[in-house]
Amino acid sequence: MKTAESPRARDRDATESGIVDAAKTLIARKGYAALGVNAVAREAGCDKQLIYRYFGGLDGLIEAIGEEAANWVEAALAHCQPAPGTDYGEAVQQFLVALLDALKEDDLMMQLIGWELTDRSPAVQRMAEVRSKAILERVVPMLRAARPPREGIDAPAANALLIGAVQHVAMAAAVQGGFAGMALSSEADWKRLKEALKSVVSSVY
Amino acid sequence: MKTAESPRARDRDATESGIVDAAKTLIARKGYAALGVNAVAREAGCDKQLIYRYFGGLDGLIEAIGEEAANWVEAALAHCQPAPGTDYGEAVQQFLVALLDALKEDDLMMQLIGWELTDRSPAVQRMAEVRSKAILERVVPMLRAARPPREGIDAPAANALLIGAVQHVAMAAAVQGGFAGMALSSEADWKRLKEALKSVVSSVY
DNA sequence: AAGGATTATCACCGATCGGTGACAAATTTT
DNA sequence: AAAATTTGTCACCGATCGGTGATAATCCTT
Repeated sequence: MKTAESPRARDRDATESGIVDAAKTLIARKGYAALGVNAVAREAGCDKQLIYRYFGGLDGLIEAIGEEAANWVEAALAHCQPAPGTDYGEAVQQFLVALLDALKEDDLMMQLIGWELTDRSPAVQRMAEVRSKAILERVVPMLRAARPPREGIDAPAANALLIGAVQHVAMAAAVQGGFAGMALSSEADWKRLKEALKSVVSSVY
Repeated sequence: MKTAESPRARDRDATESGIVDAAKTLIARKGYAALGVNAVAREAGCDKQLIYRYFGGLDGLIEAIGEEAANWVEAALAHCQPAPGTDYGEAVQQFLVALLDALKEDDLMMQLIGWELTDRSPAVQRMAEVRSKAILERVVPMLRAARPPREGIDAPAANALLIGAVQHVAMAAAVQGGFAGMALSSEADWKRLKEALKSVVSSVY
């Protein structure tokens, strides 16, 4: 016979990460608009009071998610370590392709990026800063170690454009199956896009 | 003495456009998450019942907004008509700069783009399609009239990337004041970005 | 074993949400 | 002028929202 509904494993760490996971699941599946104390508690299978107790409310929970998003960057770019002295354009290529590959499989990260782009609330913008800094701290040294780019090109500005291009296209593909008239569903489509991306990068640098 | 609170001007057209304007204002100011029948009616100063009566609910209202967004494209790109036979890269440059200029001043359009990138609901995705088609129908003929690009470059794919770059950077700048470590607030910043954009385009084509 | 702190749950609050039916006033049609 | 239609308002519904105090159960310290 069934033991009468045990209230819950009495494990704060597990509960906390359960709450964070629930929030991430909700965002990935339904977008940030679906994020609320009630919905998170329901998804996590615990009482919403715990969200206030352990995170101080939604803002604290968002902060926790932001930290995990910063860690994600490390994992996503782990296999992207061009040898020092690599051609600049080639280093940028590798980075952008790694970013694209990691992003396009990760609904959560794409939703977070979209969130950061449309919500001016302080908690979200702090998250954006943390994530952005994590990327830069990973990429800048890598590019500094590469051979410097040709003169006459504003590398920081061009890189901002290229990162934006990758993020935007990945997001549009996930939600609309394509972007600007270009289908992005089959593997062949993605291969084609990556070729174009590499081609763009190599002609820029 | 004051005439007792006249209920409202009895003008359906004016009321309808008042509702649409209220919705646009809300989205531009607070993002799509703030869009609801109650909030729109409050902002429009009318009863929410009229939203159901005239638009059939929020979805119909979203559709109406989408149509206006499609018209926006025309206005935004009106002054962008490169002469037939123009260099392909130059035509793309002009288009992208026009798009960037129009976007970065328009909170509503940026919010709509962000919305389309994060919300999979049918109403929003229909809006995305309408807007996307409006852009393509404006741009494709223009580029066809230009001198064809160099061989060996996948123009549709590259253009998708470039459009994504412009949209993404414009949105990030509006909400975060910069992107990928590059500040985007002063006019000088924008000029620098545009130069980089032109430089990228001209080296691609 | 006793006492205090921690963890989890429950019950409840006022506010707001999306949605609907009934009604008043004005306009158009007959 | 009477009837019918259109336009706008109001009152109300159940559901859900964010947020809080009180209480029960478990664990840790002593």
